[in-house]
Amino acid sequence: MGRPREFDVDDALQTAMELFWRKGYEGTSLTDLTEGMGITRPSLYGFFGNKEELFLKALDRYEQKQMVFFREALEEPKARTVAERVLKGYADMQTAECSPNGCLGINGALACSEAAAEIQKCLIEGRRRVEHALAERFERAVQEGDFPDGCSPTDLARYIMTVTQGTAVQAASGADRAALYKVIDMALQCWPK
Amino acid sequence: MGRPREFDVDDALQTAMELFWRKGYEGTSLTDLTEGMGITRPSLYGFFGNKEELFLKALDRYEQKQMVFFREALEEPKARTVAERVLKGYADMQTAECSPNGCLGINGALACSEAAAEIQKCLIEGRRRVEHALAERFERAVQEGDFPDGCSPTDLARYIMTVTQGTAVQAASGADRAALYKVIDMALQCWPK
DNA sequence: GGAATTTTATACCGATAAGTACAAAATCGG
DNA sequence: CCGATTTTGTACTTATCGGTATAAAATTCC
Repeated sequence: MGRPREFDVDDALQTAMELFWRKGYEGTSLTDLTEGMGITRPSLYGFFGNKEELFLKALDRYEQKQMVFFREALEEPKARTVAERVLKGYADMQTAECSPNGCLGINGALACSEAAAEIQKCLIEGRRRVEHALAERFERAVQEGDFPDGCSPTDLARYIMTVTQGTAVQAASGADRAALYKVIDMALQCWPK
Repeated sequence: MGRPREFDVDDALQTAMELFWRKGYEGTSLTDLTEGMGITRPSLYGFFGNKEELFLKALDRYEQKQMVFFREALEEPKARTVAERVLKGYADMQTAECSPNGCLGINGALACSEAAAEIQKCLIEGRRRVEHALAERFERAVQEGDFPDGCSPTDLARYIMTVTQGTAVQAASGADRAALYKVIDMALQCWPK
């Protein structure tokens, strides 16, 4: 019933996600969004709420669609392979040709005005959650005797996440996948034998 | 001659630097700047040019004052100590209590609108210059027989910079110095013996 | 005590930001 | 064909953005 929608909600959200990913939350204007998504302002507000809600929906999509590799990586049987797949999976995503460089979870709002403080908080919380999930996976590895002696799972998880965040900055600066892979190979050499 | 200035140019620039550092280029408004610096808008334009020029002056100050540790680190006799001092020096700066968390060179404009593209370019170039300086120092180490065999100086420099950029994201997210030091200790374990 | 000079304060500019009111357009069930 | 419903297009609102015109205030030289 009613006039039929003239755009695809999923496509529009995908475009919004890519815009926020490339330009950050504050760097993306409603005009950028409506022009990119091919919809009018009232449609945007009607279907996605305000700018902040749209960003959170875009972030949710990012976690659902782009972060699949992370959940898959956690299922690897060996902790060392988990780490490698997490690092390379992030590098792949950060340098994929079909999407913006870097990481939405960092590009979105690393430093910002008070107006975006809530978004910034959500992104920090998101990164914390990812790090925590990796730490829990490593704790499981400890139980399974699949973890280097004298090494803290939480510390190693933070180290891995720090490297991925570093590669996110590198990717946002134009580094290509091969360069990130070399970094990752070096990062993994510190894995205690 | 003329009416005497009622503010200290150096103090004002310091404040501007800290504001940009904490809120990024686009997240810092002229009102933030004038209120923080304690000067009026015409004074800001008269002494520092427009917002973009002010940012570049603040960035210059950052490189002169905050990055002293980097130039000192390069003078260490052993490459491995250079790397350690670079990593720890960055971590110290990113978590100093008297200044914003993270790094101006990254917080300033990692992702932004087209309006800030020039600033973004300058920051990317700055990071590239730092990485290049470190790579050159490592190349010198190769000449001096002070570098692990089969290890590329440029690759290792990029690895070290990637870790510092990762710690910058961690610091901007609230990580404390002790946490970053643990990360750095792990990062340095990959240094080939 | 002026004249010249520099900094200050006030008040403004056009452009753009996010967000909305409202009616025309396009569908549905009857 | 007609009312009910939903989406669209246009035009608007208020607030803030970066930037500036202008004149008063405070100094030095003469």
